[in-house]
Amino acid sequence: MPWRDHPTPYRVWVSEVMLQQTQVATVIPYFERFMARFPDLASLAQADESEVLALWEGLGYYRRARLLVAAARALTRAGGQLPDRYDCLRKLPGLGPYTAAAVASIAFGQPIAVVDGNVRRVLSRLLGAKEMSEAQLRREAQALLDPDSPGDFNQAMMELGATVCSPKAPRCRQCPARDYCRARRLGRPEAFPPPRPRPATVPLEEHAAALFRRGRWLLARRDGGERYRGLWELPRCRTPLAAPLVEWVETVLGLIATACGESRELTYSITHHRVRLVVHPFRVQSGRARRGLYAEVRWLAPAELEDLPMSAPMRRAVRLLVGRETGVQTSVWRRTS
DNA sequence: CATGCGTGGTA
DNA sequence: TTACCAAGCAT
Repeated sequence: MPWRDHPTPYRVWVSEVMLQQTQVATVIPYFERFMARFPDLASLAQADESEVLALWEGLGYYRRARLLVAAARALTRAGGQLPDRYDCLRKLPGLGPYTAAAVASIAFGQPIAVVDGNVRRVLSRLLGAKEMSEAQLRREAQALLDPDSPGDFNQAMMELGATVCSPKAPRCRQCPARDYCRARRLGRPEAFPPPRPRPATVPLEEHAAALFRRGRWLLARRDGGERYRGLWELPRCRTPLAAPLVEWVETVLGLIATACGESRELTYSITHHRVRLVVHPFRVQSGRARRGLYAEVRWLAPAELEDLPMSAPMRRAVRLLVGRETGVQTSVWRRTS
């Protein structure tokens, strides 16, 4: 892992934020690109949020990227360095109990145990305890911690969970703790800890307008709400419309347009939603685009679309749309019924 | 304290 | 194909 080779506080911090709910293999290429563009705290503090989001594109949980910039700016105002104490780190945006403990121990050698999903699972199995409170987990992890190498110990616990003490099929024969693991002695170590109930998947339907005029497409930057804030998309209306979509284009976006070609759809998942996204192509005759509920709208040539941060599904939609326009038909698109 | 936030890999 | 899962956090 590149952040282990040169574990400066800044690199440890960025890597730990990227690793929140994200696997190591996914993070590595993002981390390398991020460090090439923003090698230190000062460069990140001066960054455009949009450029940081563009580097984050595809990594998910985009709020992390916005909080990272916010924290960098706050730190720069306060002296330009990451604090070495857990309590001070914990106050920064985007640093919760896990990340503050990880940075304190890995970057600064502070004797603070981390508790993440891996540590929860490892401790639950070692102790043969199915229901452990956060406070219990915290105490047990802290009691086990090697105070001489807290960073290495914490990473070793997480790596044990990620590579050997895995959720479904733990490799107990390879485990260095196999002789004193209670869950193994009890049998069925994979039953520890009990799985949390998940919310049911909710189907959603969304409609987006692909508005084309003089070689450019209309893109909009999301403003309110939490999901995808700051990312660009084809203007989207949430609810199935009573009025034809062309009326929504006129009244909300201020554009006179005519439908051109068939609507196309793709599906994607986000948290516990299953979304069917229908894209309706339009040719715009006249009008000046209004931003509606968006922070900003822009007419963009195909080449310019690449630089804007978008969600993964919206990137798919745009790539296929532009590809279709240039004659590169893709089979992922399906005709709507 | 329950809920929502993204995505890609895997069984 | 679907469901589950992963180095959590903010609200």
